[in-house]
Amino acid sequence: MRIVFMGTPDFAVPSLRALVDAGHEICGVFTQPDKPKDRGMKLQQSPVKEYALSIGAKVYQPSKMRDGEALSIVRELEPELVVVAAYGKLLPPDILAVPRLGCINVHSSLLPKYRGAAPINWAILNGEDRTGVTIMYMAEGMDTGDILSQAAIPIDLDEDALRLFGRLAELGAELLVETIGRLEAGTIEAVPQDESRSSHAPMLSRELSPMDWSRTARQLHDQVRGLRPWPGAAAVLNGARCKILRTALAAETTKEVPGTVVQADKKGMKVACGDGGVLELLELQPDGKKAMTAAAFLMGRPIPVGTVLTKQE
RNA sequence: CGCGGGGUGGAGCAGUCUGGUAGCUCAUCGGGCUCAUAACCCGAAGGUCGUCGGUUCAAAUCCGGCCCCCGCAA
Repeated sequence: MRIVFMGTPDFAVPSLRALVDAGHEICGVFTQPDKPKDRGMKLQQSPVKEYALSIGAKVYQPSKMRDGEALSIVRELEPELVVVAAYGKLLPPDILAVPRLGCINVHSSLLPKYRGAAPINWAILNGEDRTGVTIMYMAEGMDTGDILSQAAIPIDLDEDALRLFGRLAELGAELLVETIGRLEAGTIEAVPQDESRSSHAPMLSRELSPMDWSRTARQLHDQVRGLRPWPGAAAVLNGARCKILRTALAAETTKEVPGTVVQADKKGMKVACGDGGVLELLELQPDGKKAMTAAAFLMGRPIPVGTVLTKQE
């Protein structure tokens, strides 16, 4: 099938690759323009662009979808189907109307829950024990289109958003190819979303990073794994701002005030939380340093047991 | 030229401003204590202080070039 693919980050690459492997003709790939990134503000191309170039696909990077230019490109490419996966832009109705089979989207949640930019992270942040991917038609609203297919997977208690990203990207790619097959055969029915059960997963920001020790151990654990790899959960330890990379829920409970360091030795570091639960810090990264175990951190910057951590400014 | 932190035995750090014995915690190895131990005590090994050059009687430390790592910002 002649397909135009639109996507940007790592999450979208497996979907594009799956389409190629399934023998579809990728007549064009849309991705976000190269952006200055990282130290030195060097221009960086998206993972989708990188892959698209490696397979010799035509790449388009319009900065706007509504000025008519994108529309004329899509028309010229004459796709039978447009597939979107984490593209990062909303498509105007005139583009949605071009392909014969419509425009479908790979979304990393079980819609109608977690519409929006960061569904995977928010599923973990909210302590969900399962999530999944949805393939749906695109409508004008944000992730509001009729659902074609879904697949669910459990969220492991110790898995972070980075790993879940990878799993859902593969699951989405698989489901995408299968769904297109049924779409082509006409053996699929689109089901409208139940608006009453919808929820939103807004973009993440660094304001979500500071760890408030009055929250429960579970909430903090979810914060740590849900915010990976960016923006990450953060705490101030011994004067050093640290990203907290990995934690575990300790079996014990405590009566110490939230934020109290109840253990800090070569075996590790544990902190009292709001519900009397204890959160074990496993891996962290001080500003300007590489990631290290909590025990290693304590070698160089010891923290006395009984110290009370406060929420970072 | 976006802003900033950093490269010191295997790990994490101090020492650099105010040049002059290589320091701390841990790990490792040997010995001891103990019913026993990841605990405790005693001892040992292990480092061209990222790299190249400069200044100096003397450089981890001061000056310049280069390489590498990381945080912020986007």
